[in-house]
Amino acid sequence: MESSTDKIDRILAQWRRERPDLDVTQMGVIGRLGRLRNILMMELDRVFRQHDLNGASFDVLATLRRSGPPYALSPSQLIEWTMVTSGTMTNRLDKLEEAGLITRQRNPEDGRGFVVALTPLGFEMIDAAVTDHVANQHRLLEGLSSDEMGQLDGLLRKWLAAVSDKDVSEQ
Amino acid sequence: MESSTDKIDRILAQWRRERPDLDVTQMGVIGRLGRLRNILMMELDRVFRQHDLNGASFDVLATLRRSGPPYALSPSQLIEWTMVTSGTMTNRLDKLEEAGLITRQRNPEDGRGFVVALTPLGFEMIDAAVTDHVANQHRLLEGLSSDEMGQLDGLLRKWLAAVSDKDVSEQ
DNA sequence: TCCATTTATCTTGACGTCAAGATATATTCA
DNA sequence: TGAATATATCTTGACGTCAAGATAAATGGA
Repeated sequence: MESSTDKIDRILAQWRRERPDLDVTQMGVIGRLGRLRNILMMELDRVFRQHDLNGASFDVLATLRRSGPPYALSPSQLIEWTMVTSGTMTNRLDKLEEAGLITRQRNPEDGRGFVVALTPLGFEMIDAAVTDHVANQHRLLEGLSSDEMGQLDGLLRKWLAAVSDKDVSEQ
Repeated sequence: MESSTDKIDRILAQWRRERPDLDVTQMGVIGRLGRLRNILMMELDRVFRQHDLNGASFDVLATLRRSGPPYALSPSQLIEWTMVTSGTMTNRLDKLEEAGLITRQRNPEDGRGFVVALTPLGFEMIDAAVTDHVANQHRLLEGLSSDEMGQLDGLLRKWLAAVSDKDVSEQ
């Protein structure tokens, strides 16, 4: 069970030498989480690209798909689920509409709003992509045992709940 | 020890209803890690902004600071530590040079290269910022006990090592 | 009923990043 | 020594994001 030293350890060692007054234990945890996130992102992107998608378009299509029939939500609902700004969502929807993966129609019940819906092509693409995406996620977690994964999930859940209290944006 | 349901749980519940053929356990872990990273990033940014910095400039200045006297590295070394592209580093250095936080001089020993060094102002700024930054990181991990933090660090370290093997960019 | 306020969405401009390619210098080896 | 290759850095153009503000429609009292 020796843990070999990684780049984060080398960064912490430098800080301990230069700033021995600082306790950088927490920096190690946050640094590893950040680095892991970047690597995971790159690996997930590979599968997205295989389906002519990126993280942004996958995010929107997946939100529509898992909302269930009729696979339609308002831009506001999509903004809420994906946690991006309205400007970002407008941009994402423009691209997806142009690619024929969604339609955007005025909401007959609210003249200010729209209804965004998956096209048959959009449905087909996201359903295929999500299957590969989940398999990819399984692959990326092969290094941990089932127990370890459960432990990790519990710790992340607890941490997330704790920092969400500090953060206003989380509901 | 009840764990209340969060937004990630609601996403997983939707997938289980719409795609019961998929095991989304891993999606939960990766999703929580991503969300956590985004919240942490925002919280760290608040301290950076208090020092007229952002994540990018903090990253470069901190790398120079912790490298020790004479607080000078080549752009290539900075690229290696910060793991960004050369174009990104050029852009970061331009901003920092303009702000008077670093100097960029030709390397007398290699006509292709430069030496990037902290100015006295840059040193002062990063030293103050890093003190507050570390305190901020302590605050963000208050929700976990010392034992839990250690457990989490071990799991992240193991996971990071496992996915780094799949990834070429990590040394 | 009408005005003030709220809500839904889009627009604009700036930012940080990357990939690809340009340029200049250094190194290697025939 | 000279040509081919490698290395260090910068440039360019595109992308996704955000904050701030614009526009239009809905809502809630007076």
